[in-house]
Amino acid sequence: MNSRKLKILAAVVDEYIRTGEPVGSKAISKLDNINVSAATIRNDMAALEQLGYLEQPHTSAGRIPTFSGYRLYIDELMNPSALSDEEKSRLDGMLGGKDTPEELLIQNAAAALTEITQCAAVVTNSVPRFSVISKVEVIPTGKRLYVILLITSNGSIKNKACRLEFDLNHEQLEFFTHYIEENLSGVSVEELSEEMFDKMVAAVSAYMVSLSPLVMGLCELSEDLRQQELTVSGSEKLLSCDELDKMEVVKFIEHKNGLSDLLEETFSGIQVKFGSETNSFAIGNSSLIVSKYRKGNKEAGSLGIIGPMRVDYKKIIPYIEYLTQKISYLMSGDDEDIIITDTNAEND
Amino acid sequence: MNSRKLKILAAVVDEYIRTGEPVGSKAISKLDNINVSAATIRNDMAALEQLGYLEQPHTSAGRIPTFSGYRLYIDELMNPSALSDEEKSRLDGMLGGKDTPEELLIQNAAAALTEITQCAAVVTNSVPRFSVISKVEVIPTGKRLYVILLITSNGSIKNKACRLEFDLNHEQLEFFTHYIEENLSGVSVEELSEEMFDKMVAAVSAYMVSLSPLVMGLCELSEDLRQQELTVSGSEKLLSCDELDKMEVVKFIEHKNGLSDLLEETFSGIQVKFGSETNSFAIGNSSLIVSKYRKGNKEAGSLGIIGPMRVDYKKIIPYIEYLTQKISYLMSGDDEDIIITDTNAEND
DNA sequence: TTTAGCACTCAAAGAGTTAGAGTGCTAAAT
DNA sequence: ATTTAGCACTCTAACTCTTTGAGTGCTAAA
Repeated sequence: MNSRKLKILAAVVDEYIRTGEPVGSKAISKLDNINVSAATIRNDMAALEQLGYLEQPHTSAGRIPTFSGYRLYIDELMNPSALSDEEKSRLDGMLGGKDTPEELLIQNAAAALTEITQCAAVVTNSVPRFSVISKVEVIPTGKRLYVILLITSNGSIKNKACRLEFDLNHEQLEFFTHYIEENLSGVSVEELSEEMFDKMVAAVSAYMVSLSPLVMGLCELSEDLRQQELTVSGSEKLLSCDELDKMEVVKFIEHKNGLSDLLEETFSGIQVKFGSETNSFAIGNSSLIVSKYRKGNKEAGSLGIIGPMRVDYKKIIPYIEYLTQKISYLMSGDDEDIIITDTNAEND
Repeated sequence: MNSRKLKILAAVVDEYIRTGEPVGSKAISKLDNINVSAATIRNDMAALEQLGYLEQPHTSAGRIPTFSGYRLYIDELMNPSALSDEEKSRLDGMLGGKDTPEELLIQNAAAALTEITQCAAVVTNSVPRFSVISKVEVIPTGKRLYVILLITSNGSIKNKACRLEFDLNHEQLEFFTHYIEENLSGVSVEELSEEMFDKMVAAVSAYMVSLSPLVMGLCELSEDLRQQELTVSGSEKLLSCDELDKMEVVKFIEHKNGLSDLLEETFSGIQVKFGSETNSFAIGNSSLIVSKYRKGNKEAGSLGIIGPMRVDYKKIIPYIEYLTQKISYLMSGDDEDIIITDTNAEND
């Protein structure tokens, strides 16, 4: 495995990414940085195929990269094109500044990625692990009907309506509000557990049995809180990718199962996962490129794209890297309190 | 246009729905309930073609129904197969009972329809036209940070966080809460307008300029409220329908524009619309079958399917009818006030 | 009015051909 | 010991030609 072979592998991957067609020896030999004949390249390509980096769709066709080929290319071979100052300032413009609310920052990043890469953008909105409950409210809204509201330090707002057996009088409501305020305020989202709520149900029932639905409601809300929020935007772009199976894409759009976990288990730095290699998001021939951003010194979420395996890694990876860095920088502002911007809940 | 011709038309449509192939005179003549020769049928078919109910893909092929052919079949000719008791209880099982939350009921209905018909299911979640604002709250949650909460009589809960320039003191908060309570409580969702909020901004600003973000927030929430909630599930099924143009299906999945309006303008009872005939959802050769369900005596939403024009109307229509009836029944409980069940809002 | 018979039409499927891109191998050149 | 030119070979994609058979419309008899 000499350096010329690696160079040829890189060239094949580059060409394949550029054209989408299997790449032949002749095409490679014509490239500027390759100075050997087609025959030599043919020999090397045969060797690369032997090693499992390339494959042929059929005998008389050119070569395309295998998974390992892509992997090697991404890890070692490609040389990412550094962002020009214009590109950087374009991204800066799309992203927003220090005063842009965090959620919007993430949304903007997603929009920028969709726009620039023409792929679907994936963002996770803050890993909730580090946030604490900052407010709990119980609001009477109708006959035996109460809306409970849970707000966390990182800005999540969850609400839920609960119907009780009886209406609460002022004193009872007061009692309950105090009790949960006492028990939940300042508790970190990670600490919340079903056992904890079970204890609360017990304690509250001692005072008044019919309060338990409210606690159960809180318990459900807390489960929602613990779920990472994942947004995929621009997923329609994937439908116009002919190398992706439309069926699989639509299924993915409808239920983005598993992706969240997949992102959770990601390390820091740029990560590339191939759809066909994971069972969590199984769009064949697709590729997920993500990186984590930080808030202060804590991982706060990830952001990246899903596209065909044949995406322009060279170009896209620097974009994602720049965005995560910038976001990390923007989020690590002076303010330590919540920056909330926009939230909705619908229910019938 | 004698009754034999109608019988033949019905038979052609039935056969075409069953097989998906153009139907020839011979195939019809073999059917049990047809006792004339192929030649006779040929003559009648030619006549039906003349009348615009049938057409030939090409000279030497059988006949397929035209739009008018389908229309006549659906309106007059087909005889829907009544649901067996097993089918009914199967549906009941999939749907849920009196204690199933409304939102889940609708979701279940959609899931059942996708499962049974192998088509995409369309459901709208409560036509908001009839609901009124039942509660408005402003909750301080952090430094200059307030969460506003809007609850309607049909159970929608919307919330949003707003950051103000200054913190409000108790008196100011009191004033604002009273003011909006006064102005919004009991107002029907339909009446809410931007002008109305503009006036409120003006009035409130007279008291304290920096309150206006809160009013703007309310305005945004009210816009969300006015949007009908439309869900299309199982749309991947449409991609495996070869009579539908994949491209058009994909476009439809991307933006389900117009469908909402189309459903809005539907009358009561089963409605069948052909994709190619409407410009709002323009999947050629597709068919939309919907019916409205009611809550108490008000229309509360619609539910149905989108499939190829060649769907088994005979079988599917009774299913949709049964589901809407059952849902209407389940939703028209004793309670007249809100039944809210589950609601979340997430935000950072 | 209905039916049998028959000539006619046309799409779909299969067979055969061609063109071209790309390969692997061999033998000569460096 | 590599590298290269040359060449025979392979395989797909596109095209044409032929065949097949389902289905028709028309005519004349029942």
